[in-house]
Amino acid sequence: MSTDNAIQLYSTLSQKKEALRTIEPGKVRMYVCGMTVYDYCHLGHARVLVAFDVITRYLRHRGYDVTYVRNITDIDDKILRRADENGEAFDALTDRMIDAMHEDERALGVLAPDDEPRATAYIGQILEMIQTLIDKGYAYAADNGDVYYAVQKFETYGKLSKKKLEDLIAGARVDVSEVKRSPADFALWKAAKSGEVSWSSPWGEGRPGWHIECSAMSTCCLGNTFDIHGGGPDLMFPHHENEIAQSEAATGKHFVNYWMHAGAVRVNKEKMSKSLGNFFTIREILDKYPAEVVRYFLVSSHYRSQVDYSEDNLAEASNTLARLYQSLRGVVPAETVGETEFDRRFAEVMSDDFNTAGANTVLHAVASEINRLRRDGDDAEAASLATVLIRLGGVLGLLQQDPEVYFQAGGKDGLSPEEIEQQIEARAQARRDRDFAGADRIRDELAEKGVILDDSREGTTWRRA
RNA sequence: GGCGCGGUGGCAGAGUGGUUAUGCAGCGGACUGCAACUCCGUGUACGCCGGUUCGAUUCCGACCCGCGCCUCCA
Repeated sequence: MSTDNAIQLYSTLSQKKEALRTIEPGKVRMYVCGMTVYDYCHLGHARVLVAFDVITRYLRHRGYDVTYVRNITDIDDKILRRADENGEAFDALTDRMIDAMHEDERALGVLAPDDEPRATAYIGQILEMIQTLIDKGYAYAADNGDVYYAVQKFETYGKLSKKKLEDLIAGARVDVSEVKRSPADFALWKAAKSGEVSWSSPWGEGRPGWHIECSAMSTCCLGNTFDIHGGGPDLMFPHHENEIAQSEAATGKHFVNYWMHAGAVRVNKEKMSKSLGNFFTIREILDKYPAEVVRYFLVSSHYRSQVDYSEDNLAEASNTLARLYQSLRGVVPAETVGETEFDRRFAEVMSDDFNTAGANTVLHAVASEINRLRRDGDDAEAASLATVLIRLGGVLGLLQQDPEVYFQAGGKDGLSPEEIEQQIEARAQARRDRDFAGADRIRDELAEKGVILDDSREGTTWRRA
């Protein structure tokens, strides 16, 4: 691995780490496939959201001017079906889900993308791209009003997912449709059934296929060629493969320099999927764990690795994050602190394909050092390192809360901070009176309600378990 | 069947051709009235079999096992 400052990132296309060379010096143009807004976001979405949020934060930390575009798919079969089931207009459903998505993002500390294009706002550009593809001979209109992409016309089809076209065509699972010329062809435009939401086009009333919107929006927002394109692991094929075919055929230009894919989320060692019924929405999880714990859980392993969601793993994340916040408790961070050895170590591991697990180790090293300094009474140096810890944590989207606020959040115990303070004072009096049985009784009672007391020379602080 | 990824100590999870992270849990000690927090100490783990090498968990090959995609899915 290079020891210079270049950021190395793994590209799915080349299947290896490559040094990041941006098209424009100092600028990164990145597009990430976002949500289809027919339901609440689940943990898998959170994984992608957090992964690319950290990537964006680190690139900016390193001085890059990042333009981060993440689309919203707000028209599609699933949306229409769900809206129909709910008896609501499709856009009422999507508006609701977009609001919910934004709430979830904010809770998880995910920064808003710079642009969040919606498919329905790009119908004109989508139609233009489809027309171009037809004009260039890459697409054809079927008799029923659908328009398809003729996959065999695109010579390098399969280069991203390493699939051979013959295998795909031979595969029995590919939808065989009479209107398609080849089983592997995919829809660019879908003719509307009667009563469905539709837009007019040269091929009749209809709506865009799933893949074309991302080609249209990404090239419109970022140009024919841009730096990074990301998404969830299951988007590699067919979605991203199709995007490449569409975009490169339409523009005649190389589409994307680096393809990045996050790892999958499993639940109790099983694939999380709708059919297994074991998927968790972000809001369900946030009901059980603080958002920062969920984020910490996600960030403590590498973005490309598979993670397993379980009670035990989240509980461990909670304990581990608490250790970091403990080191910050009662420390007033220094105003300004220059680059330290910890910053350098952090940059070194993060530059290696955004190794957040390695970065996490650096965070713990800083916390340990802070604890030692505090033990030795070197408060000034501890204050400096607290600033470093908060700074580095910030690059991962962590440790930005006041420690006391972090520890005292929750409050399902029915106790107000004032009541707890009163109890603490009562216990302090009992201790002064050498009434340790009485003092312990108060502490035990609070503990039963999930309030834990920590004594120190400066006094007693409390936190919620 | 095709393509891809991975098997690291009780668990989570990085990494490296030789000095064997980090965290959680456990154990011992310090601190404490007792705890909690914190600190110190403590665990020679790298699926299996060959090969290359002075030396492999790390490179190469075979094997076993797990996972993902190939179908809407982040």
